[in-house]
Amino acid sequence: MRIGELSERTGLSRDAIRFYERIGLVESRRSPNGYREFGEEVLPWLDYVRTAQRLGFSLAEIARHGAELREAPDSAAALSALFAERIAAVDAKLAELSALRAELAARAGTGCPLEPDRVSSRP
Amino acid sequence: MRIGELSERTGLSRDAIRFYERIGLVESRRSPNGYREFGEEVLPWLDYVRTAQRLGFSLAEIARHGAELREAPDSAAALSALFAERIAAVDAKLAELSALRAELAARAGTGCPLEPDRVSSRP
DNA sequence: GTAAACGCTGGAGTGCACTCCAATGTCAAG
DNA sequence: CTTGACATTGGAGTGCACTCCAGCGTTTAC
Repeated sequence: MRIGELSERTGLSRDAIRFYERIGLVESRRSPNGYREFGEEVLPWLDYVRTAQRLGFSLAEIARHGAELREAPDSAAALSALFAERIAAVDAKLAELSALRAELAARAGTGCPLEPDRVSSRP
Repeated sequence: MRIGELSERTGLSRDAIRFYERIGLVESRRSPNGYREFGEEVLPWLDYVRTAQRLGFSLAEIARHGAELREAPDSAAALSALFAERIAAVDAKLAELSALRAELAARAGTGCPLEPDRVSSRP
C-alpha cells in the first residue's frame, strides 16, 4: 500500500510516516516510480508504536525494540528476554501510576490540596 | 530556602527550577538581594510535579491543575471534583498500560514478534 | 489531454522542556 | 580584602517529534 492509504489506516500523517522511516522506525520498498510501498505487516507495528509512545516510550526506544527483535536470533529465549524487559518496564510504570493514584486519593480525602498554601504555615 | 538547596533536595537543576517559575509551575518570594526564597511547601509539590510529569502529563497541564487547585473555591466539593478528574486521568493511563502489558505478554507467548517480518508473507 | 489528487525531496519552522553561557551581583570565611 | 561559592538575568542552543512548504514528478478520472 502507498503512504496515503497507510496514513488513513493508521491515523498517522504522511509526514509522520516519512519521518518514522527516516529514523528507522518503519521500512518500505520503493516502486519503480519512487513511491514508498508498505506491506500489511506495518499496520500492527505502527499500532504498537502508537500505543507504546502514548505511554511514555520514546521513538528511539521503540525503534531500538523493533531492531532488537529483528536482529535477535530466532531463539525463543532471546525473544522472551526482550519481552520480559519490556514488560518489566511497563510494570514499573504501572507501579508509579498506582502510587500517584494513591497519593491523589489520600490528598483528596484531606481538605489539603497538592500545594498547601495556607496549611502548615502557622509556627 | 534558596535555589541551591531546593535543587539538591529535589534533584532538579537550578535552571529547571527557574524555568518552572517562569511558566508559573512554582512560586517564590524574593529576598532584598533579589535571591529567590522558597518555602518548604514546594518540596511535596515539586515531587508531585516530577511524578506526574514522568507519567505523561505536560508541564502546562500540571501547572493548570495547580492553578485550579489554588483558585478553587474552598468548597470541598470543588476540590473533590478536581481530584476525581485527576484520578480518572490516571486510571485511564493505568488501563492503557495494562492493555499494552497484555499485548506484550500475548506476543511474547507466540513466536511472533512485534513486527512479523517473515510471518504471513507466504501466499 | 488536462485537472485533480497523490507522491517525492530538502529544508525551514514549531512547541516542549529544558540546558548552557556570559556578564554581573552577593556574601561568608580566611 | 580577596577568594570562592552562590545568586541574578537574558539569550542562545539542544533534542524530540513532528508539521509545513516549495517545487517538482506521477497517476487517475473525465
